[in-house]
Amino acid sequence: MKQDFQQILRGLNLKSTPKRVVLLEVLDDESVYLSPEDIWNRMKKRFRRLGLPTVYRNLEELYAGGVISRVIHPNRQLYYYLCRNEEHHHHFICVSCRRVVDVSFCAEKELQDVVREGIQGKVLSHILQINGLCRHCLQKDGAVHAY
Amino acid sequence: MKQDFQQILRGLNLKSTPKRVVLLEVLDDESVYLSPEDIWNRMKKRFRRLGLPTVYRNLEELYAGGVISRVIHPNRQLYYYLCRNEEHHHHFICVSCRRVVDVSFCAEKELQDVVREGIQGKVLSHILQINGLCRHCLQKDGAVHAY
DNA sequence: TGATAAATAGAAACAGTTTTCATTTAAGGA
DNA sequence: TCCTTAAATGAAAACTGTTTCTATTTATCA
Repeated sequence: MKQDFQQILRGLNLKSTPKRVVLLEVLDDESVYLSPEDIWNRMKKRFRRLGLPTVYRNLEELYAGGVISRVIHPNRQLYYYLCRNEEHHHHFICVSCRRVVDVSFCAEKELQDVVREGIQGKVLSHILQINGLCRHCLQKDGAVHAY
Repeated sequence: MKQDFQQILRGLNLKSTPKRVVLLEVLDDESVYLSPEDIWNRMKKRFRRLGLPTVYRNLEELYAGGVISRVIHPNRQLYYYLCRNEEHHHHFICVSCRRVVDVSFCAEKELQDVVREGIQGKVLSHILQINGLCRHCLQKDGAVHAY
């Protein structure tokens, strides 16, 4: 586990520091999306001193390295971070409880076709994110948290 | 045309001010996405005094009213705004020249199915955005602008 | 034309993020 | 194990984009 994280960090040519390992642990523990500050707060329980810039720096590096993934807030220009990112997939995010569920559906091929044929352009990346209410929040209807 | 914009504004219970009309004109003139500041700069050519907050307020109102649409920058947490938003569709954006092309393809039905069956949740909205290179930028390869 | 509510400018506040730089720490070699 | 070096970090400050506040201006409608 911890071993695992060390290997991941080595793989990115990043030193295996306690803070990086804990950052990965924090993300791995959660099934909801977390803001940089959320992550900072959780990590601070484990370190006497921890700067927010450290969190930002590491999120950036780990995201760039493809180890973690992120979603964009449904109606604010903010990123939220998620646990590990295995292979290409998209996310259903519950706008009420922040839960994230991986979605295997991906229209990549169709998008490629549409762009190649209709626009004669080339796809570099795509964002597909589904915002909605998860099963649990649907049941306690009305009790939907603001987001 | 200008008449048209007035009607749109009335339809949203917004007063038809010169600045709102010019904002819509500016967006309508462009086939590229514009940041709030881009829009401000273009609008300033027409007004001696124009505050950036006015641009933000109006973008927000018009977006909320469904009159304009926006995209998220492919790798920064920033919104960019686009000309009018007719009916539901998605955008191909060229990361080099910022050109935007409407894409009619939409996997809405599939998404609904996946979420209903796989997650037992409900879709409220979805983001589908294709980032890539348009035909023109593909041709002048190598000359791709930073973004 | 006048009254009223909405819209605006300008300044300031704000939130989230990034930079800077001095200090600390991990990793690899003696 | 100790030393060296480059990388990582903390703290403060800077920065960027956005929003709030308040007094003034303006569109709308009677």
